[in-house]
Amino acid sequence: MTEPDAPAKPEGTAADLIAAGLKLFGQKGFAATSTREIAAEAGANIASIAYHFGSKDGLRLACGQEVRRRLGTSLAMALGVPAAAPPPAPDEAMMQIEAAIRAMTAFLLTERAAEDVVPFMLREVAENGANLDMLYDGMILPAHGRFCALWAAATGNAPDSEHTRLMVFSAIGQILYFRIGRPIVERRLGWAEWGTERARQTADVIVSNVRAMIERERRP
Amino acid sequence: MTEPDAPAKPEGTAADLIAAGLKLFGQKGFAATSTREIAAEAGANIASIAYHFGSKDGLRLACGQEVRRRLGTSLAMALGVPAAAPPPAPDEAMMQIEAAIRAMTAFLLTERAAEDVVPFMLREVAENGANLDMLYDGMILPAHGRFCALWAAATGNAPDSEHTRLMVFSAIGQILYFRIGRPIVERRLGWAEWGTERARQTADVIVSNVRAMIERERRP
DNA sequence: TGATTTTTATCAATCGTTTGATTTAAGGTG
DNA sequence: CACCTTAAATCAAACGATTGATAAAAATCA
Repeated sequence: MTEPDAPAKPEGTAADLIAAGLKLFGQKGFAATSTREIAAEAGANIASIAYHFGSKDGLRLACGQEVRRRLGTSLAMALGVPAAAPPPAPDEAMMQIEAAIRAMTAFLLTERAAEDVVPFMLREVAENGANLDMLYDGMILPAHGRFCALWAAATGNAPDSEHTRLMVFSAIGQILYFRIGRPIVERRLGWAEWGTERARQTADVIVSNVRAMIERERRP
Repeated sequence: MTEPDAPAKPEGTAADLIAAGLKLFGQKGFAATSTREIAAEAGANIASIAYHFGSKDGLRLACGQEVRRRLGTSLAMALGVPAAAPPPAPDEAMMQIEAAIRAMTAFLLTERAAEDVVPFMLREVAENGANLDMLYDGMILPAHGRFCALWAAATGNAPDSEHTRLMVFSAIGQILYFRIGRPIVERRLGWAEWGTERARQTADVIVSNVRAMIERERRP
């Protein structure tokens, strides 16, 4: 059973076009990428874009669905799929948060599946268009809600308070910035590439910070 | 006396074109913005772009210089201009860090001067081109170095260590994410706009987090 | 066969840039 | 003062190239 907003996974030429669009839209931006480039990258004909997706914009939306497909499953893996029914004990929640941070950091900085998806996603956030609406409702909101529940279990705070939501954004922001600002971080640290070791080193810092944040929240 | 890489501040039509480029490049992206749009926004003729800047790309570089001009001064104000010669005492350093965080958060989230500059800057980071090279050397690196010095003074750690640099990125990342991911944060919190009160509330959270991070660093 | 997919060829629209003429202001010369 | 020269700046118009999209033909598959 699939969700209503999640069409079947494309195959063949359609899948090739989505992969090409994801890569090129992310690298150069939507407007800067021509349909001819996309077709060449996918090894397909220019007109196949219109045939399979209606238009260049249709391909963009299909790429958004693909992002939801790839990132959504990774996020669900990192955060524990459907929000485990009984709220865990504080220490157990802290362990789950730590594991989630490590998984997300490793995924964003080293995983090959994130390579094309993340830049595409960043551009969609900046553009704030239809794709972001879909990705927020279908991916970001559930993940953030799940993280807030873990945070509340770890700190004893209310899971729906403004404060908790801001704290979770602060925690996640640390992870995301290392990916968003990667060109800057690489310059400052002299890191030409990341590899698992440096990703772990980065995650260590973030986990330590989040521990300090949570421990401070515990004693009012 | 001006720096070698800092040409005189443009005036008249050139300044209008830069302002229009900053606004439209940031809003829609470089490739998606036509020279005709820019000229219309600036109230100038299309050919004036080639006349004043050589090409559309030349205008892009000039916009980068303008970003350095505007953000550079704000950053210098927030971080204390040339790195005060004697390293401050730990508590004094913590105060300066807190003040810098509050100033940067307020600037990024509420200041009118940041409205056009920040989106432009984000796109340049994603593009990782010539403008980012210039902005890193002329703005980001000095600011990050100054922040590392304050961090070292507050924690007792070495200012040039990898660990300190990572920690400073984590601290700054919290601030920047609230601006980068603003469309997402606004959805999650139901905030349609920011205003000084909500910017202060956000800064409170970040300051509290950074305090916890620094205090944990102090006792090994 | 009929349905689906791919290809070829072409369309009008828009792109960044260039052109040559025009305007504006300042300085020089008698 | 009037007149001319020079340079900077702006303008409308047009350039060739490229854009996304389309329609019809060809090919593929069930």
